[in-house]
Amino acid sequence: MPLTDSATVMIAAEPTMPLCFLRGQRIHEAGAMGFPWRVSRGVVRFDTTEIDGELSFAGLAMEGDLVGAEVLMFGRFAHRATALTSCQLEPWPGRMGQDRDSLLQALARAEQRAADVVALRSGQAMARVCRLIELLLPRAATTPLKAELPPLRDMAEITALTVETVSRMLSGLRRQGALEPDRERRGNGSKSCRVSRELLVAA
Amino acid sequence: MPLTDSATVMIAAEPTMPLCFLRGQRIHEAGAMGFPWRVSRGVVRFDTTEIDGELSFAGLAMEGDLVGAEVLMFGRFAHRATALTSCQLEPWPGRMGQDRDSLLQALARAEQRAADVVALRSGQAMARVCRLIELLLPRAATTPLKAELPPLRDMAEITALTVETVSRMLSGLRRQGALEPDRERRGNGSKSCRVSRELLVAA
DNA sequence: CGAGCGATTGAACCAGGTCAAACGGGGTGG
DNA sequence: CCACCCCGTTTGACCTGGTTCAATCGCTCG
Repeated sequence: MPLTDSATVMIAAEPTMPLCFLRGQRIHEAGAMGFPWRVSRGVVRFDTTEIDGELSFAGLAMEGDLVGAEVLMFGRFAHRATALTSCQLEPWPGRMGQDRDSLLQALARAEQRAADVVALRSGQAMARVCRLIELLLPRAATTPLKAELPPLRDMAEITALTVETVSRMLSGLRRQGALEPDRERRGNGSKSCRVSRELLVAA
Repeated sequence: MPLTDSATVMIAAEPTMPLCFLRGQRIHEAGAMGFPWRVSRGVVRFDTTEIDGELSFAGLAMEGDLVGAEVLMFGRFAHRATALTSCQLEPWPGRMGQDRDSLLQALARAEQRAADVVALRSGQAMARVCRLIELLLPRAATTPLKAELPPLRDMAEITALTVETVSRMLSGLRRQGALEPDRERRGNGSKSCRVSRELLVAA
């Protein structure tokens, strides 16, 4: 699973190997051509182009979700896709064709994810941030439990809060011990920090 | 296209005729069994059951979108569905089977709708309410342009505002002439009111 | 008629937004 | 190596848009 930069994705031939992206890397632009993927690890952020040409947050894809299935229909990606956390994508459909059940499952997953995202924009700021962190927790349970947090800017746009508010909520969580207080690497490096799920849901 | 009450939907045999629902009528409960539909007119609201058992707004389905495709996969509806405006549903798939393209198209529509809903929860209160009203405008252009507004409670839950705020925004729009000032029937009657799209986007 | 419910409006409050300043680490150029 | 800048983050102080609470209205239905 080689690391790539976004340019590598603009390949003409159908990919056969999984691709890895680092936190913040572009996966594809809206309107670009390419092939569909399935998220095998991490979280992908979608942005849509508004009528005024601005890009705005449109959704998330998590482990098992499809990315860009619409290219099979329309030949172009509908949204910009970015790696919210470092993530791994595998070509879809792999060796199996797109059978009815895979597509139905993808549809059900998409609706579930949409409901998750809507929930991230309901309720008080602290609750939203906590729910987002929970979503970002790795699917495979690990000890100690660690989460790779996206830049505050992303967390703010996803929760419809401001970076300042998100920062204050994270400070609060650290004060309560729900989050590891240590600052982490900046840049593209992994920014995992230990999380206490109990204290998170309590907050 | 006969009017029905929600009980009628709990039929065991696959439906062959379109069904109509009035504003506010239940279409199906989360976890119920039934068959998938396609919205041919109006707007449907989905609610999901949270971990604590509470129901909360999860999404919308508009003209052309599928409702409850997941029953083909899991045998049960994932969400509660309610008629946000009076609407017409037709059995899906109709005489055509669920071919690859229909499913892909449904997937693309679902993602588009999810992005719409997310956008309804961004920005200032007035902008959210205006965007929601635009979404509720009938797809087929009519003169004069009329929209059937859901109860304020629904509009509030969809936009993540309070009923009081929504009411104030609607009052503002009426004052500006973007909305017909006349009060409309309550209850299940149609509650259409004239809308000026220009004044709406200006507000 | 009275109960009940959705809608409306006013007044007070506050959670979160806004603005501003400062920090800290990484990268770059001298 | 250091100086400098850039950018993401943090924190404080203030302000406001939206929430909250409460009262009222209008319509429907029993």
